[in-house]
Amino acid sequence: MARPRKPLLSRERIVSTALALIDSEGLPALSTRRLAAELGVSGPSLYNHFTTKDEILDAVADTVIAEVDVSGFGTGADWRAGLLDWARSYRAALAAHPQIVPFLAQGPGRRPAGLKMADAAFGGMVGAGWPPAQATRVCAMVRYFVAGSALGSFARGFVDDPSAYDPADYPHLGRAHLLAEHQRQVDEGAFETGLRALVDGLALQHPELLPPKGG
Amino acid sequence: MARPRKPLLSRERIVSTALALIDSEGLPALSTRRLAAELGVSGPSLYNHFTTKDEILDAVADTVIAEVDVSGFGTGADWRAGLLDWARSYRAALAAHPQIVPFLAQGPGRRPAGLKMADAAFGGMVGAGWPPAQATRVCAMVRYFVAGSALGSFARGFVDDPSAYDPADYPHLGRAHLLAEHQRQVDEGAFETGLRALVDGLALQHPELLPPKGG
DNA sequence: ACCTGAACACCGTTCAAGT
DNA sequence: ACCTGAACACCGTTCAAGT
Repeated sequence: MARPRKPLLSRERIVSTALALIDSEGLPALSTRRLAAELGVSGPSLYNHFTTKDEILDAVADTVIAEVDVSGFGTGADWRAGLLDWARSYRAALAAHPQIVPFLAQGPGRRPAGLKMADAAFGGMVGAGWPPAQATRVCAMVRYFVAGSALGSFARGFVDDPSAYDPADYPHLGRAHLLAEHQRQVDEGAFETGLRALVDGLALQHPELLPPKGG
Repeated sequence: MARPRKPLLSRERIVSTALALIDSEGLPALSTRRLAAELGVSGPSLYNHFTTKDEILDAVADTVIAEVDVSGFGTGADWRAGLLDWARSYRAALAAHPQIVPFLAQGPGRRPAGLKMADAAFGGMVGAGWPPAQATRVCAMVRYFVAGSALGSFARGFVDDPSAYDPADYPHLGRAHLLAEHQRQVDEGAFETGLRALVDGLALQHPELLPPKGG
C-alpha cells in the first residue's frame, strides 16, 4: 500500500483503540502488533505517530485522568466538599478503566491532564487555608486511597470457591467465598466509608480550617 | 548436562532470585529466560518446579506478604492499636518491594500467607466487636490505602525538572520539582497522617467500640 | 526426576524501500 | 509524510531427548 492519500492513523484513533483493547482484554493484551491489527495496519506504522509504546500508554492514561472533575474546589464551601467531590470523581474515572491503573499510578510525570488535576487539587487545598506541606500530604493520601481502591477489587481478590478456605487454616474466612458476589457493594462501601473517615479525621486534626459551627 | 545428581534448582532458590531481580530491575525484567540465566540454567528448566511464570510470581508475592506482622490484633488493647500495627507493618512489607505491588494488589487469591493475613485482620476486628460487614470494609480500606501508598511514590511521580511546570499552565506547582528530593518524608508523612485520620474517623463513626474514657 | 536444545507463536523496535 | 515487509533481539511455553 505504501503512503495513502489520507493518513490511515491518527494519535486520537490509536489512543482510543488502545484504551478499548486494554479495557476489554487487559494491559498485557496491548501489544503494538495487536493494536496495529485492530487498527487495520501493520505494527511499525504506529511509530509514525508515537516514538514508543510507553508514549501511547502515557496518552491513554492522560485521557483517563482528563475525565476527573476538579470543579468542586473553590466553590466557596469548606475544603471538605471539594475533597470529597474530587476523590469520588477520581475514583469513578479510574474504576471505569481498572486495567490501566498500575501504569497510571506511577504519577503524573509530564502528562498534562495529570498535572492539571494535581494543580487544581493542591491549589484548592492551599486556597482553603491548608499549609502547603499539609496540602501535599492530603493530595498524596487521596491518591493512595483512590489508586488502591481502583487497582483491584478487594472483593474479587478472594476466590469464589468455598473449599479454598479451610476452617482449620482460616477460622474467620468461612464466608469469604461470598465476597465476589457482592463486589460492588463491598468495594464501593469500603471506599465511601473510608473516604468519610479520612475527611472526618482530617477535620479533627485541623478544626481551625473549618467554618465556625452553629452559624 | 542433563539431569544432575543433586537438583540445581529449588522452589526457594527460584523465588528468592526472582524477588531480587524484580527488586533491582523491575517487574518487566523478570522473564523466564533472564531468571534462568541468573540461576545458571536454561529457560525451560524452571518448568520442572513451577507450571507457569505466574505461579512463580504468586510464590514471590506470598513471601512478601508473609513478612506482615498481625500480632497486634488481640493484645487486649482496643482495635485501634491492632489496626495501626497491621497497617504499618503491611506498608513496610510492600514498600520494601514496590515493584511487585501491582501483582500483589490483585488480592490474596489462593496464596496462604495472603489468606492468613486476611483471616487475622478480619478476625481481629470482629473480635474487637466490629460487625462482620463493617470489619470487611475496614480491611478493604486498609488494603486500598496501603497498596496505593506502596504502588508508587507520590513524590517521585513528579519529574525533577522545573521546566516541566509552566506557571501559566500549573499556577500552584511551582515547587513540584522539589518533591522527588523529599520523597521519603512526603510519602511517609502522607501515609502516617492518612492512617491516623482514617483511624480517628472510624473511631468517630463507632464510639461504642471504644473503651470508656477517663478510666 | 531434572536438565538440555530446538521449536512455536509471540514481543518492541529499526530500517530500507515504496509512493 | 506515512505506510510496508524484513530483520533483530527478545518473550512464555512445549516437547523430545538425554541421564
